[in-house]
Amino acid sequence: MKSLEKYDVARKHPMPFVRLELVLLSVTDGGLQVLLSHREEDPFKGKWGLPGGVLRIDLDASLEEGAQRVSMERLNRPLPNLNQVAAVGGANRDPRAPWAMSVVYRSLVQTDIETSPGKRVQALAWRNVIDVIRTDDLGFDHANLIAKAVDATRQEVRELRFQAGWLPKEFTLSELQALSEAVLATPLDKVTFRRRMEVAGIAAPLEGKTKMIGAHRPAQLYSLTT
Amino acid sequence: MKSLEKYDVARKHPMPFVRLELVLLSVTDGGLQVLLSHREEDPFKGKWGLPGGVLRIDLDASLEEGAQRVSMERLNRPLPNLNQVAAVGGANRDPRAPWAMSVVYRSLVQTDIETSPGKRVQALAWRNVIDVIRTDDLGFDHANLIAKAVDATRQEVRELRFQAGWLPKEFTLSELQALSEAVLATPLDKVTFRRRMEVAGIAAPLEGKTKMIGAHRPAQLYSLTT
DNA sequence: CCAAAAGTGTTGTGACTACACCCATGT
DNA sequence: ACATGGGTGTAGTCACAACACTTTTGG
Repeated sequence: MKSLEKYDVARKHPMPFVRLELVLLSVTDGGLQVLLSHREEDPFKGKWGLPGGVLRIDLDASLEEGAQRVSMERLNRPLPNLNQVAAVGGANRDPRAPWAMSVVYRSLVQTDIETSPGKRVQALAWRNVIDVIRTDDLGFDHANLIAKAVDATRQEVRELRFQAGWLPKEFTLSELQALSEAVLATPLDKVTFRRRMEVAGIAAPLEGKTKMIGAHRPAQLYSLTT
Repeated sequence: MKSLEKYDVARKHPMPFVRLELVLLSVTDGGLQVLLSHREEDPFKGKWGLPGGVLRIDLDASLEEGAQRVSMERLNRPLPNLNQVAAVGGANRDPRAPWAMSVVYRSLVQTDIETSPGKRVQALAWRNVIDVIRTDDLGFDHANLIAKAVDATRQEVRELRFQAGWLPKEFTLSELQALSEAVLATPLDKVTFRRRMEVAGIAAPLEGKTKMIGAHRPAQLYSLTT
């Protein structure tokens, strides 16, 4: 390779084993959930862990694209939003290599979009994040990574920085508030939430469009103004 | 190596060229400054860039320790505080390797601690961050990385999350406010700043200890309550 | 006494909370 | 009519900004 003829520094030192891990979060009736993958191989065989895969410099043009590829391979779906959580790395972090690092991404998705086990994945399951973090029975440092991803997501929700893909294109303010409450695991005041949304100007009502839910007054539909 | 006998996945794929970059920030009369290193070699020879170095899995037990080692090698000093900014990576990011990633750390330090050019560093210079970001004449994506580091630091200052090493062990509230104003590049109200400090309870007055500055009333000295 | 920085008190404003209340729909 | 969730109005609280003011030192 031409670049390697010119510079030899890249060959002088052994490089670490680099993986990409995904923290998929979703809101259900049971609150905020995280998607876990059952480990069929050592290390931590039999335990649950984050879906992830090896960075492939022959396939991935960037870390983000690598994360999308891993999502396609493991979960058979792309991710509508992707945010980096952190990079962690050290010796003896992963028995498969003397020195391993992981770049971790998070994505809050809608549960109704199906996620099916892909290559080398036997089973996937949504589990309540609070349970998962409290009873840390996961492999590696994954519980810690999930906690970081949840914190970052909560910070965004607190600041009303809602991302595309978190909800359907058209949604009601009540749905958005319910999502926020589930993510934050705390109730929010309706008046305050609506006024904050209004001044923030991040969602616009869709004139004439309403959503009927039950035997109730129909709700105004909104969409994100990007 | 035993782990490689057991698992071959770590050998199956080529791994990226991994570097560590440092964003050292400091406050002087001229405002918030960033430490830049003059590049004596290609790529970007003659330009300025962030000090950094190659991750050495034979020397570094973790990414953080690697960042400290790079700091010792390039700047002849350890860093009193260290926060990860992000990991960036992709093909064609660095001509020295077909696929390069960097893990970026930031540290806000006191300028009076000396920083001397180390191994393969000819010159170091503090430059005003606003200038550096506006007139992006740096190599790689370093201006963007600096902007991210500054944003994160500002967020911490806004939330009064002051770290050890940002100031001397004993400091006055005026000094802390001046630091905050320099980082945020905006004036702060004295009363508000002091009251927020009081309710936050992150600094305690050192009984009987004051600091004389000029022909003025002496100022109460504080220290961080960790 | 004066200049200058340290430190305090006071008042207005704006964002949030709590709670009461009206609106629109299916049964 | 009424139950239920959508949507609004209002008053109290709290954090902060603005600004005036007092305190303490060296000269």
